[in-house]
Amino acid sequence: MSTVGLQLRELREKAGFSLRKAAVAIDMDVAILSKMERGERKFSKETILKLADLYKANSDKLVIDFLSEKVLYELEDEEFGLEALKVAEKELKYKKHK
Amino acid sequence: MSTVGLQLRELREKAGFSLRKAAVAIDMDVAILSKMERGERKFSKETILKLADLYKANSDKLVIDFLSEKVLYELEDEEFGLEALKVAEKELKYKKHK
DNA sequence: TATGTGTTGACTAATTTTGTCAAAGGTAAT
DNA sequence: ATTACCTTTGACAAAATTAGTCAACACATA
Repeated sequence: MSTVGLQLRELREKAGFSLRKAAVAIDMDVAILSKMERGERKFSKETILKLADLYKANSDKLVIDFLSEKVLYELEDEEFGLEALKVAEKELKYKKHK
Repeated sequence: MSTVGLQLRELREKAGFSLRKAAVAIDMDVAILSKMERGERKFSKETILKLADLYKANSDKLVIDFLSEKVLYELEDEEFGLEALKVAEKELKYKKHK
């Protein structure tokens, strides 16, 4: 299951939006939002930002978890996943302070 | 530029294969291999394994770099890329010793 | 019944990825 | 200057993935 989906579902409920209302508010199909919240379809970053905004929630953690899920998806069942992450991290750090 | 591409090009030359010969040997179009080595097209893991085998080279580092590149590609220009990697790493470690 | 909730599946459209091919331009042999 | 290689390029089509649309379903409540 998607933690981003679960988080956004919780946020939605706390903010008092029905699935339909939320979907309409960000101009998207209800079916898709339903599927996204349950991890049956992938979120786009744009959707996440729109929803966070709608629910008046901070989006940082959502985006981080979103990206993390994307990365883990690429690495699923890879023997060297962890090693790859470490190389990527090193690379990214290097790029950053440059 | 792709380090996997560069690595595989070096390996190929050291192994004495022309681009054509290598491509034929693994049953792929020369044009594509040329582009892959120069990072213009993405490798598939299968291609990497086939080539490493052909060149009698160890594939571990190649695969790790390949995955790392894929991950970095997903994260390019992301403000929270590093944070996402850390979350992913933690998650992966957890999954592993389970 | 009527209204609101979320879910499902079938279908199409759009986008991205992958594969095929022909031609170009380079180098070297001689 | 022709032959025989080599690598690169770009145009195009095919295939696969992802995204969007829509109608209907099941459930609950008023």
